[in-house]
Amino acid sequence: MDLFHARGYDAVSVTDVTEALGINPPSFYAAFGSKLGLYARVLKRYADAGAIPFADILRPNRPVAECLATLLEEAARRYAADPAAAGCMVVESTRCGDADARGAARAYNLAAEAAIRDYVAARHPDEAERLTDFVATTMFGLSAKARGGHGLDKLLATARLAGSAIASALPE
Amino acid sequence: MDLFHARGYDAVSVTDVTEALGINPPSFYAAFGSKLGLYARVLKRYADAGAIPFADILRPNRPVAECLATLLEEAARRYAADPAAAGCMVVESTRCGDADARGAARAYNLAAEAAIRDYVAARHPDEAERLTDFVATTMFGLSAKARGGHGLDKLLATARLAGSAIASALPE
DNA sequence: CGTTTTTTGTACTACCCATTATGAAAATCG
DNA sequence: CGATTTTCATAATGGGTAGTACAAAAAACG
Repeated sequence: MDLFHARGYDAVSVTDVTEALGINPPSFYAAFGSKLGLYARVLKRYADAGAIPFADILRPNRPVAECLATLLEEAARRYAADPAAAGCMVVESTRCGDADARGAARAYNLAAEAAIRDYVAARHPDEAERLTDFVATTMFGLSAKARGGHGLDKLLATARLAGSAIASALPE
Repeated sequence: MDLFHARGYDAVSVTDVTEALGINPPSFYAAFGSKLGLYARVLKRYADAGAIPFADILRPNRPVAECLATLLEEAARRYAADPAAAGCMVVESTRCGDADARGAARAYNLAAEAAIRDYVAARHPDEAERLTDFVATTMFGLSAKARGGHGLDKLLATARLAGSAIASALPE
């Protein structure tokens, strides 16, 4: 998982994985079936444990704008947490070269966006689409910039500025 | 150029180029030296002609916030203009697998960000860093989303929302 | 028209990739 | 202890990559 997060699906070869794990190719294929098979498991594990806890952040009893801003700040924090594996593994993988891996990542990404959209729609139905697109776009940008070298301070400043746009679009 | 813009440096093989041009590998290498050599020329051509005209948009006689918002809207328009080659070629190439091609793209990207930073700093020096990061991050997000399928309408709505954040951060 | 130079096509090299066939070692079981 | 099964390491297979060697055809030139 660390390997894939750090370098992306395309740049990690099966040889890289077998060497990191201290096993040989046949053992790898016996255990995971294929490179894609391992990646599916890695994505699942990441979504379950390493990714942003949407449910904890998107609270029904707090202002929507506040929670969305918190979401972006949390994204900034997580994307910058490990400089060797910057950005969001799911977001980054939605643009990888392998069609199957890309599709798997997109499924997780779509689910996350749906969660945001549903959360906003519950109280601001006619703003759900626009705000979801904005938040998602900002998260893509944050992940890309994290990968490009932006540290926590820069990411956080950007996230907060984006959060202010949400606040002004969603007067409580 | 269309090939590289549509599929990215990594996904375009020399064979793809030679077939598209109707030439053979030796002619290709005689003309361009290497895949990277061609790409350097393509990037230059793109920056000179196909990319966003920063100088035309960042006007010293108009409000900074207004021009930055226009910049983001123009980005949205260009990134969505050709669905087969969505996003910004420079931005997308800053995350490609080949280190040299990535470095070349990053140089253009850094120059663009420097232009934004200098423009903002002339009138709002203590906001230049933060706003440049925000604009650049948003552009990365817009490019990624364009590539992911967002059309002009969605991109434009996101760009305008981001623009509103700039306006409120930069009271004239 | 003949020679020389330039262009071009075929075929190849060397390498890296994901994946698997084969045979040896090790562990389990009777 | 011996037979069977499972595990594992080496080495290969087929396909894709960027980049070239070489020879044939075409063009330029005297």
